[in-house]
Amino acid sequence: MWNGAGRGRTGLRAKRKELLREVYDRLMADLGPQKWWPAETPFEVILGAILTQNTAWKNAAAAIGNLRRNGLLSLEGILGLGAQEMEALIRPSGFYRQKAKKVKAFCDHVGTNWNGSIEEFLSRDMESLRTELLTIRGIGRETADSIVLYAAFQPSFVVDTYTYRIFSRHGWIEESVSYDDLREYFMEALDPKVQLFQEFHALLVRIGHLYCRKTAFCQPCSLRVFFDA
DNA sequence: GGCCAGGACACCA
DNA sequence: TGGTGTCATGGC
Repeated sequence: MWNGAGRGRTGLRAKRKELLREVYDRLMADLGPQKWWPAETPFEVILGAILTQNTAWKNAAAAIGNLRRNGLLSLEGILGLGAQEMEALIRPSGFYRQKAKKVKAFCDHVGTNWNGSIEEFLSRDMESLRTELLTIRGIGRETADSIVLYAAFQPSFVVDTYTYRIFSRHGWIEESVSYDDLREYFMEALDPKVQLFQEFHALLVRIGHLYCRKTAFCQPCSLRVFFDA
């Protein structure tokens, strides 16, 4: 699956652990703590996770700002909105018609199955929460893991485009690796600590923003640049 | 004007 | 199971 698969499993895990520790330490030394996620409540984290899908955070933040200014940053507020009103408010986030349906689907789910309680919905074991999130239309693996990690504070590693891009460009994983395999790659090697998972993911996104664009000087990405320095 | 951004899903072979 | 098209605004 990933490179180095010929080694013994124990040795491979130790090697991976060593690599991830080195990457994390260097990123942290270079960039410092990122202190994600920029949201005030778990519900806001969830909205952000949906609205930022394939979208720059700034645009998602603009949509959340619209909801906040109208006093609609709550399950009840969202459920009381018509489809067109919702679309107009979240328009800056892009894909606004689809995202309006996704946000509504999530709120409907919690309203129907959890009596509208976000707190109760989030308060249980990690796998149960993750599995249920994945049954909701519009919530895929990355969004589910973001919600588990940043809203429920459970250690589910979030794999995103930058994680994949950086690790495949360094030859640490195969390009064909799946989301779940890459998630397992991290979760087998790292201590299951929420803060560690949050910071690692945030640092990878940060370094991605800074140096790992698809164009220009991104190959090799800056991670390799400062590794070689 | 073109490329890209903190994806998910339907559809097809 | 894997590849491809679609959704769409805003910044650079």
